[in-house]
Amino acid sequence: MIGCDGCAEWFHGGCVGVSEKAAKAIRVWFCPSCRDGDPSLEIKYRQKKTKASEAEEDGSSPFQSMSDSRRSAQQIKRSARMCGECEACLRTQDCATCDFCKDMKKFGGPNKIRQKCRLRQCQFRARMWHVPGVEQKMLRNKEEEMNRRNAMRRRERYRKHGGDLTEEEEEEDVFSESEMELYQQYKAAGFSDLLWHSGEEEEEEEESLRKKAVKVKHVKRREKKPEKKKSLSAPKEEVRRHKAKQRHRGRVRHSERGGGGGGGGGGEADAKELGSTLRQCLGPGCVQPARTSSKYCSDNCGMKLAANRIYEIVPQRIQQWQQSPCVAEEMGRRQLERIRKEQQATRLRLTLMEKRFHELEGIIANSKLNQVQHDEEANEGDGDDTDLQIFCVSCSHPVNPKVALRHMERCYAKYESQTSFGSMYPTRIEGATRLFCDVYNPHSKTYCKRLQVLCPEHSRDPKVAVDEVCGCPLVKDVFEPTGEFCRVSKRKCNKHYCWEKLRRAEVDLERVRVWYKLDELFEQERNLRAAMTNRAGLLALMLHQTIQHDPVTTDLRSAKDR
DNA sequence: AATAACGATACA
DNA sequence: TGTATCGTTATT
Repeated sequence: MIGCDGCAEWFHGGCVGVSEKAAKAIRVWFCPSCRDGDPSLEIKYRQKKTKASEAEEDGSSPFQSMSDSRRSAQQIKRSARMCGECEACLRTQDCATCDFCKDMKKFGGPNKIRQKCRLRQCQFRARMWHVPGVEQKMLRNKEEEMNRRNAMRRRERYRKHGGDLTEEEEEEDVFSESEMELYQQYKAAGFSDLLWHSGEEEEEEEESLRKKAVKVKHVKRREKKPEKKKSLSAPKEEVRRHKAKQRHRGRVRHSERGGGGGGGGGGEADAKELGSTLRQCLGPGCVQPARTSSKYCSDNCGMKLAANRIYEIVPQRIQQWQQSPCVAEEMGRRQLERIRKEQQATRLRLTLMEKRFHELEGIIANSKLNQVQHDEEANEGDGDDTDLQIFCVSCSHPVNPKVALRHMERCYAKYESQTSFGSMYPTRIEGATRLFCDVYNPHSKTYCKRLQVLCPEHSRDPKVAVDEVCGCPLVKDVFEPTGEFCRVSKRKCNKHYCWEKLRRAEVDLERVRVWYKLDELFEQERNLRAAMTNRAGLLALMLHQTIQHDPVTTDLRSAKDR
């Protein structure tokens, strides 16, 4: 598609006989209908690059960005983000110190942000990368001003030379494109003829331009809207309203006078008017003058008025509030009930788990009483699978299946103990025995949050005595205990390696879960209670009100829903 | 709303 | 194919 520089409409290249390649060489293009309307319109082409300008581009320093070299001496590229005229656009070197520069590969950065140097971000058109603290909108006005002045200068020359531009001017044509753009904006605003063809009455023209500046902004902001305003009265209306607004502002914010420019006269008179009037304190019955930048003569008066307000408003609001049943309150109550029930169930589960904990300790203690049975050990010993191998899940070493459990347990402990897993706070659960490791690490100022029974970082598995028995309760069909215990020597039993630890961990983990659940329920209850107590509080009543539009049907739910 | 991240694109 | 930088989206 190619855009007409006259009417700003877009045309399909194929339909107007402009190929993509041909379009590249075109700088200014007018559609057939525009050309029919005004035969003086001419399609202008980009000039070809000369050898001389190419030579000029060489010898760039590492600080010089690509676009600098791209930018030939006489022409700086204008784009959506570059006005091509401001200090930033003219700048050729990256500062190497701003965050964007530091991000660049050439300065050893990770190239994540990918934006050009802060100092080279266009003052007018860059997105939000401009130097902090400078208002973009004001800059936009400034740009418009700049464009306007440039356009004027150009028109002046245009008139002197008469007719078309001279060859020389075409060469150093820095402004032509900006002018073109401006022209389009004016055209879009419905002012095209005035601007380019008038030759007399400079002042009147300036005046009309000033008005247009406002309109241009207006159009710019809505450029996405397809339809264009055609009437001429509309922009004038806009200008008038704009001015009225400013006058109004000037009256209200008298303390901020002298801020933004472009306001026009009238401000001084306003100030005098204000200076002569002292305002009366708004305190109830008070006849003192108000303090400057306050509505009251004293804090006391302000408080009095506030109190009066409360007395005035709140009783009425309470009445309003009581007119309809509070659905939220009802739901809250039901929620609370549910939470209570869940809490009860969780507590029950907790006592159950504590019981399990003690049971397990009992079983473990009991199992220790057994004696090592030597003949069984012999049975364990055979099974000629020496060449079978499985791979450790942690270190991937091949190990014999008989010792695999033992190896993996140790291997895992080795790696696990190299990392820490902690929080800033020690565990404070009342009435719970042996849950978290909670060893303090002064280096990281954290408390270890692994289960104590399986924290390889802070506790070693106890050394096993020579005559100690394995003692793992034997089971039938996985779950059914047989009442028997494994009576192999603990050091030699590969089947039940660390069985106490794993069983304890199982129980402890479940206990932790129950505690978490309990904690969560407490939190829910707390939030719910807070919400319920805050409901219809003084502040809420002052701030909000419920209007009963239909006092007859207060509750739209059926009895069943409730 | 500001900022960070990142795919997309123009251009050499 | 690599660089510069844009526009959009995600994150803070």
